[in-house]
Amino acid sequence: MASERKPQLSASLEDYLEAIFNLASDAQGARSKDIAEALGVARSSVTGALQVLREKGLANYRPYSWITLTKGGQAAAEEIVRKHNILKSFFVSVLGVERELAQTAACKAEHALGPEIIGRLLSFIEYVTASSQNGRDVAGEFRRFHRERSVKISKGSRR
Amino acid sequence: MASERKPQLSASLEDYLEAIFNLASDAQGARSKDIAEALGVARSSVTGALQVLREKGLANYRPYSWITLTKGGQAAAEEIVRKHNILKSFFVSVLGVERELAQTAACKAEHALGPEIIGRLLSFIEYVTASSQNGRDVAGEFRRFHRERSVKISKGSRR
DNA sequence: TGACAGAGTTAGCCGCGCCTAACTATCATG
DNA sequence: CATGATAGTTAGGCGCGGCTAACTCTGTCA
Repeated sequence: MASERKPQLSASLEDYLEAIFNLASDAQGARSKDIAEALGVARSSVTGALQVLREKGLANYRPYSWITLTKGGQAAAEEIVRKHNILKSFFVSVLGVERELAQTAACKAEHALGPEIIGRLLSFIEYVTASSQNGRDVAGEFRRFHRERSVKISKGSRR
Repeated sequence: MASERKPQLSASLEDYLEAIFNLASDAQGARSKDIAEALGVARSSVTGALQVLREKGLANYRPYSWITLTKGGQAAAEEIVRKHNILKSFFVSVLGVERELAQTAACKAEHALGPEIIGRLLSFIEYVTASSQNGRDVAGEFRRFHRERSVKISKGSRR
């Protein structure tokens, strides 16, 4: 129903998009410096990325001014954020990983796994989450399983 | 307890290592050409990778001769293969992804997710697998869940 | 108003992982 | 033994995504 191109973003461009999305939401736009900080890259790298995002029609970017997303950019970012949040929540709530780490991994996971697997994984996570509320707490059972397992392993064998 | 360095391999070097491992197992060693074919890269790329693997002490490589893995390379490859197989089996048996695709994704997943998450994920997969044999078939239940869900979605909304 | 701090940009570089094109080594075969 | 096919290597290049260093722009404040 939507006729927009899916510009096929690289992993790092998605990161930029997501960062802009987050920063621009609580202000009139994002500043280059904050993007650099959020992603841990040099300011000059941000400039480069912004030029690409503009070419792809995703960001409203003019030198020395506030950065916002276009309609398309907004939509793309929302989709990305949605997926990242689901993955992150899986890592945190089911696997028991620390939030920070989970966020980083979620960003990278998508590109690595590809749309097909991500789709199914998201679905799986929904299932696991839903099941936790339907008397069959898969996540909780797993955490118990993992804890017991860890005790046995942790002593005597590094890694 | 083992004093070997963990040479911190890149994604693609792990792919090479795994390919050599597979090819060398059913012969006296691997040939450059077959590695190239297995990974879908140019022959010259293989040469480059082999030089790096030799520098890292993982492959026995001399120009124009059979390629084998060193002890360390063998160990590293086994570890990689082990993880890939577990991931792959999760993708295939639980998520219902096609084997081919699962293999590709498994290779990439590890680097993207990092050791911490991979460790926990492997553990989770074990749990799910085990649970399928203990009267609580998580994988099977999920596949049913997914199938029903897909029916509702597939018509009317692309992606 | 002018000068300075800090944000933003530009230019040029690097490493990785791949490629093609052209060269070299190896080996089977007539 | 010559020769040609095939395997392997080398040289050089490219895109991506970073970096640093040096420049420019902007806005504040004495």
